[in-house]
Amino acid sequence: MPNRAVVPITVEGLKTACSQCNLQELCLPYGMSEGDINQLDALVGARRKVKRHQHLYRAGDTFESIYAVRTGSFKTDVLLEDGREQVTGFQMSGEIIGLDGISTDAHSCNAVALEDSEVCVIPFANLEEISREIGSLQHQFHKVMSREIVRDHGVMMLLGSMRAEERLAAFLINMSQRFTARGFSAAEFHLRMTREEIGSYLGLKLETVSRAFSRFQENELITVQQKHIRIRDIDGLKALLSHLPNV
Amino acid sequence: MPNRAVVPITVEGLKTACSQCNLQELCLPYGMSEGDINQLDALVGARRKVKRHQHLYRAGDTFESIYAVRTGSFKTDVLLEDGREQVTGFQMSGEIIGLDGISTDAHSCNAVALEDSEVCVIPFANLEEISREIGSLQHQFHKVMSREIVRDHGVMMLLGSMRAEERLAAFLINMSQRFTARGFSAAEFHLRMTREEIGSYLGLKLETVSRAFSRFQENELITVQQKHIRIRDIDGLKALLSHLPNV
DNA sequence: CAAGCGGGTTGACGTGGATCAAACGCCCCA
DNA sequence: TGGGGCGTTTGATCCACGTCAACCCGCTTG
Repeated sequence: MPNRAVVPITVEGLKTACSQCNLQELCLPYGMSEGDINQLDALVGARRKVKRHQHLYRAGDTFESIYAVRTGSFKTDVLLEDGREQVTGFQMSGEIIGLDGISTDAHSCNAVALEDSEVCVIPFANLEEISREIGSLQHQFHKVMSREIVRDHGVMMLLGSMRAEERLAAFLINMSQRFTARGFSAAEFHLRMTREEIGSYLGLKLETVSRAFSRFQENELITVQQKHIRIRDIDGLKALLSHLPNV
Repeated sequence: MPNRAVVPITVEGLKTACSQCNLQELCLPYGMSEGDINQLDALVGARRKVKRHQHLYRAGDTFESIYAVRTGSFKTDVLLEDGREQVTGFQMSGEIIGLDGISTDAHSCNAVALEDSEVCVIPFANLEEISREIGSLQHQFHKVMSREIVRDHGVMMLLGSMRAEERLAAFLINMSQRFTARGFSAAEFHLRMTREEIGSYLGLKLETVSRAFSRFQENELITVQQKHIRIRDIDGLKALLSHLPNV
């Protein structure tokens, strides 16, 4: 019987410690007291490395843990029977993946590494138990879930009501903000995903994404060289979102 | 100073009891033991009636409670500065509204009654406190949040990757299932929302929704009379979703 | 170093759904 | 009971984005 464990995903027995982690401010411990954070060190079971293009989990896998991205980045997607893919999100360091699995004890989407990455494995039963003791952890976890819901509503707005260039502008602004929150440049960054993945996320074809990038470059809003993006006029991008189409 | 309390939203001091409620199986108490459910009777503060077209809450309102729909139904939506609306969901009896507010302590969307309705008000601090004591409640609440995330992913799939008739078919199938779960007919029901609201939810214009309804009727999949829908061929509708466009 | 290939760009053309417009029917209210 | 208005249907036309196709670029691999 073919064994999925053959693929080189390594589960490292490393003891991990939220209290030592520089991603505290972005992750589950956010807003907790120093004392409470120390109690979290029992929470994270292990780290796990996931190589580029490998699955962290697949739709249908039984759900046991959620994951905090330590390094690298991921996409999550859902597939239709006929092969159509919808990318539901891109996740960067400090962000939580796997919340989709709680509802049915099985994951409902796929999580794939966009680059060589590492996650903290958080056994969910463990999290529920500890959060029954630490109210601030409980509350922060609820905020993380709620934030995911609000984010999804934003994507629904984007997919349901915006035109192509508005969608791409919203995407770039969002990426810029998230890089900023991680101490990287707000104006210059490297996209880890392909045009096709961006397109899937934004409900567009890759050609449309490419054309919109080119248009933005013509209008001196950004500079594009393959996956490298430099934002030259963030206000110009924001203006694409906030005013009436023909004003 | 104009006072919003003037509008006839009534907060009734009625003592409510999850243990007596016939929506248990759809709502937060789902899966809990009888003993645990009795403990919930302290959870729900009061009921609140909301008349058709009135807001249960608005984007920006401070968050204090989530709500369980007792009777009637709601829509939630987000608005763009220029007035564009995206309906993010329709909620029926037993379903929970307001989870968007947890993340920032303020609501990020609007909740509007589609008909005269009534909700159970669940003070959120209260819920967190009790769920620290009752593990099964904690877990069920997490499932409710996760289910919302999974549902949102489904809508993203729909908005990002499906064509108009597929979207409407998915919508009708979903409505049918939810009516069934509530003991109503799977084949015949009354839509409480307008074509425009359906369109906003599905990322389509109302004319497109109307035309798709007419097409379904021509093809003998359904019968439409205004808001009254009768499903004549559920498998035909499902087939619209699951096969390749040109097979 | 050449060949192959995945990813990206660009152009020409087609089309699904948007837009604009008219008319209808149900329902509420005077 | 009759008028008005909102919601809906339907038709004609338009256009943003999809589709198809060619080509380019940078990397990998033999």
